[in-house]
Amino acid sequence: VGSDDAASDSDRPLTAVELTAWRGLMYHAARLRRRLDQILAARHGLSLADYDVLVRLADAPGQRMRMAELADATRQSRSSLSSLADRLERRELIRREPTPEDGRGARAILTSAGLQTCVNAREAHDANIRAFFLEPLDPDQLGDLVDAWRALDAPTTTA
Amino acid sequence: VGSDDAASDSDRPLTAVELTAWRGLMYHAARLRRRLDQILAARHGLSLADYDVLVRLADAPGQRMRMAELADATRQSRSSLSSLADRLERRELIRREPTPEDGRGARAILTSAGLQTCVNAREAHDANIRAFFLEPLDPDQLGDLVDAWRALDAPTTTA
DNA sequence: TAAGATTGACGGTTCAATCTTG
DNA sequence: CAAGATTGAACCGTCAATCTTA
Repeated sequence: VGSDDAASDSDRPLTAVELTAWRGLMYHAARLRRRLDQILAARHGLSLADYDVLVRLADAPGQRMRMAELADATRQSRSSLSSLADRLERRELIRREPTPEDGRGARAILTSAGLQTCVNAREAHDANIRAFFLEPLDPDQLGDLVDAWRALDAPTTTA
Repeated sequence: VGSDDAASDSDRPLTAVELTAWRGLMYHAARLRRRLDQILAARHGLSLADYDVLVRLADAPGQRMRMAELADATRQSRSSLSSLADRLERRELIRREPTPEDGRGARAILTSAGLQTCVNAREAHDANIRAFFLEPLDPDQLGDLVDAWRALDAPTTTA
């Protein structure tokens, strides 16, 4: 059928380099996530998901965002963000208000306690990202990673 | 104490490149994991964790491994592997036997149905890794990633 | 007493309803 | 009826006991 070459190329098992590249991505991402998550939990009582929400709110104008926006920004499902927001609201790190312009909508707003927690956690968190991820890599490697992410972002250029 | 430079260096916020490199790692790893997991579940009824266990067993001599070994190889906790093995055993993809040499130990053994499932899934899975991860990257980028993983593997060379 | 393995309770994510408003 | 948001059930991973054997 003429796809023989492509088929035989795709059917052969992964090479050692391919496997190493793939498994390394899965492994190191999971490992770093777990390490940072544990430290954040121990020192600030925040999960990485909690932290992401607080940071996004801290960086948003007025320190407030629509729930749907916030879900997209933190790459979570709506329902997941709902329960996460429940927990954060119970701890008074955020609060919720109905949006003025759309009766359906809700906005999450960072409280001053939430901002304080976020600022404190951010310093420590950034330092950990440095120590465990940025520092072991030289600037060229960092650039290489950025290039790789960009290539993966491109919508499957099957050219 | 001479650590002033290092301290001021560590305290400044992350640069755009640093943030992009870090968030890209977290994002793309999670995204790829989820995509492959969903396809594997839809087409073969396997989670990524299920699949990892089956592959490790398939590649092991005699298609059998000690539970602790298997947990280390798949980078899971012992207890997590226990319940995962329960599910796989219920589906008759693996079975368990006491080890001959150590009365405490248990070995997981791939059944023929498990091997068949694994072989089928592996073809599709490898093709998906190719399509979503390997193909968008050129060989140089793949090598760059391997280098980066190696640098991260090194035990915090704070030299 | 320590090590291999399992169990049960708990936290968090996902999926399919559900409720409300545009 | 479609969209924003929430709720409840099922599922999976983690942590602290527990049981058995070296």
